[in-house]
Amino acid sequence: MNKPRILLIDDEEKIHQFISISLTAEGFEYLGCRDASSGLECFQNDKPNLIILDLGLPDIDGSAVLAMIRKIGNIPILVLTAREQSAEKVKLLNAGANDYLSKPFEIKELIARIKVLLRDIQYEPIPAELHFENLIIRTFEPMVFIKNTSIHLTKKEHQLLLLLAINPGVLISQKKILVAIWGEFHSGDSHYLRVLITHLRKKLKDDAEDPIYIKTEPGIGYRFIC
Amino acid sequence: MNKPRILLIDDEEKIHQFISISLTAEGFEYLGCRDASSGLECFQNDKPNLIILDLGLPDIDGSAVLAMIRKIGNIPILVLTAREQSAEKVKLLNAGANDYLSKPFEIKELIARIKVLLRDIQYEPIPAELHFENLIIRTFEPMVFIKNTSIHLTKKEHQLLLLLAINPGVLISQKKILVAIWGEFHSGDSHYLRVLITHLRKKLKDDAEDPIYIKTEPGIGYRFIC
DNA sequence: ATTAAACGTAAATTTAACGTAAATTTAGCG
DNA sequence: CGCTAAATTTACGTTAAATTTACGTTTAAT
Repeated sequence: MNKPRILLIDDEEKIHQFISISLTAEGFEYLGCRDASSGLECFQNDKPNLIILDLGLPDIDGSAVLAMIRKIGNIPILVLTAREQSAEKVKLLNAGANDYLSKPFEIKELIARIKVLLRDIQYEPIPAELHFENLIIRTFEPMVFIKNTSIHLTKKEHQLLLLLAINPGVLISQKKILVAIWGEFHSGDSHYLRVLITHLRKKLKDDAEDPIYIKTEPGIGYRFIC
Repeated sequence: MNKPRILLIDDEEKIHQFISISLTAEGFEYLGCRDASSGLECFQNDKPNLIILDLGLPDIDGSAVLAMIRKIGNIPILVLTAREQSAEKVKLLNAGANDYLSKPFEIKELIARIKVLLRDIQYEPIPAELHFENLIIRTFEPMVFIKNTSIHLTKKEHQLLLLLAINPGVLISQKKILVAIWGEFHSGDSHYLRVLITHLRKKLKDDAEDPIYIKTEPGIGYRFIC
């Protein structure tokens, strides 16, 4: 496997210095950002395998960043916090953090926690393109190719297709899809999804009755068939 | 999905009391052991989905227990520790713990961490497929295979078959089945079940008179024979 | 032998879920 | 601001699943 890429979003230069050294020493690839907006950009462009996020950022509130990242993908996030309030911690974990460390912390503990997260979640980097028989799906931009003709997708259509196509043959539940794309789930929201599926199928020229790409599993979810 | 089962191994009765209350309130099933040896036994027999392990056990050293559990399976383990040494924590995480909490801790934080672990690791107590002579039953989706031809089941048919097939040879009472599938039970509801059994048998090409898969035990219930 | 209780199954009915078109609202951009 | 594309909401026809009804068959007890 490639070196896991780890993105540190923190405004303290000292933290960057000593974390980057330890990370590279441990065989990780280090990426660094000093504020939330460039951190989000880096997340989109460089596809890190894990994010270390400081909550006390200058531009955007850390928990907002957390929510934004969670909306896009399920990358493991380790939060650094100065506060030692237990209620705060609970909020963080519920908001989507996978773990946290209070400053000051020991670098060894940070490394250990990173390893645990990478081990448990078995995060695998996603290739730039997914190739299937007649279909190519770009993962960085909402575009697909069918027999070499390009088709533009909307952001949501793209997210949906990726979610399904990354797990070819696997049945993905409606709930999972709703959470992945809309961030939350209220029972009865599945009509959003039905419409989105229709739009996507239309663009892919897929027939719901006799699908080549997206198969409905009634009462449960959808499945990408290849 | 079934309630996640959580095993607490700790020698303090008070801890058991207030953790068990919170766990059940949060929809988990609580299992409790007071020492390491019975904890290990419970782990083997009851297949919990997560273990909360206190390090200060009377009989065996906690980290030895940790290692033993790790040897058998990759169930998430949350360690409780009185010590606050960072070096100790690192050792724990490297030894196979997925997370830890120092006593005293807030119960809310414990619950939050449990949820994160269960969410991330997506621990599946049941294997993805149950294999029998000529029959393969998918557990995540309503599909079975008989001699490599796939057969689609409805949700209820699938639930019923799983309930029976997870306990091969065991007689399951009608009442148990009704409760498991419909959530409640009113005497005289068994005709629902008879119809469902018929549907299922038809799809499995099973003959009620001379069954290969589902045997009727008149007056009591049904039994999966393999 | 007759009867009652329990079962199996076919068919009818009701309910839930899906797919799609069209209308409306929201968001991004010059 | 005004335009365009995207996202959401509404509405409705269609299909599949679940439930209900009805009835014939087996089994075991009187």
